[in-house]
Amino acid sequence: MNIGEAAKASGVSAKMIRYYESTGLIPAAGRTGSGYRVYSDTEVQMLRFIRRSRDLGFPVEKIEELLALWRARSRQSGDVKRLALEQINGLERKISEMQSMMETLQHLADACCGDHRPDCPILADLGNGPSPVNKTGPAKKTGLPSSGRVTSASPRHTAT
Amino acid sequence: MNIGEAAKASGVSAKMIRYYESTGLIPAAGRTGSGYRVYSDTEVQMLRFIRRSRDLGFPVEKIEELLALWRARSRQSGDVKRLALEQINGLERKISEMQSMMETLQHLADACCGDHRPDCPILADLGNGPSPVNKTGPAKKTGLPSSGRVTSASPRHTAT
DNA sequence: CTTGACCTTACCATGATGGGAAGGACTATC
DNA sequence: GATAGTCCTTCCCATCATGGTAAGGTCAAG
Repeated sequence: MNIGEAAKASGVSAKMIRYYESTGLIPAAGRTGSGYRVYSDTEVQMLRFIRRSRDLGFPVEKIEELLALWRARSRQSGDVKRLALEQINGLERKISEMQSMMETLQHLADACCGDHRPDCPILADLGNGPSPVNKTGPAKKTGLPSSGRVTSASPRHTAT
Repeated sequence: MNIGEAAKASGVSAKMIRYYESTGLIPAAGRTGSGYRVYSDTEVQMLRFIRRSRDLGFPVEKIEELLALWRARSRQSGDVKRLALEQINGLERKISEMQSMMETLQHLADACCGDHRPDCPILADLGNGPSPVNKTGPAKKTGLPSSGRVTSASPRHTAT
């Protein structure tokens, strides 16, 4: 099977298959005499594993761990479950952050008459809203893509 | 006010202020004789507007529109409300996608005994899960950051 | 043998952000 | 006034997962 067929069969684009190989997420595929990559059913299954994991929102970093467990004969299901629960937690956090954004926006939108007049509580809030607090300095992490993906599989900036 | 003070006052990092200037989101700041950028209260308010908008998950692209409306004396609050509602819709979509990921993971985790044994329904699902369908080819948009951001304000890869 | 579909590598772009280097400017202390 | 330390400037690099494109080689069908 060449890379195009493996891509179709796994749902991972040829581009990404090469990328995963280059980053070491998957081992280098075999080659034909002329340099074409060759894939076995086992490798396609691994690619499908990766795609499915990405669909569930796992960062590639975690997929590396999942793959290791998948391959390990001596694995303990508890390790896998832990990764899954971590991922669930991460998703929960992101969801609640987005929900609070949504609520704020909903309040603002409710307060806005939304007609031809220029007075707008939404703009007023954006201009005067909560003070900066920290952010600039010690501000740590956590921020959302704004528009970004989120859908399911491969895509990039959904809303963007 | 120089850039550092403006950063503290607005909650937008000096780095990002320069970046916003370079992309044209905000007009070029005035300069002192020696080249330091100078900011007025009005400009700081604009920066705060931007930060607040980012906190609510607006992509910079949309913030450009919001800023234009903010400045326009002839604006109609309906236009602003429309942007807010669009943003709410986008957030809703992302949230429901993440929720379905979460549900799937929860089902899998529930089915996994999570002990020392190697048998794991999570790995089994990842390896055999739903077929690729399309994805590789015509697959269009919408995909989530995996781990990435999503939190609240500026940050990047939260989970990463 | 030509055509077209596919493969190869290599490089560039994305979006919003941080990091760092190299050098100039300002401020406070000695 | 010199020196130290903090701030500013610009420029370049990295991120993360993905797509695009370009230039060239390969293969299979006609």
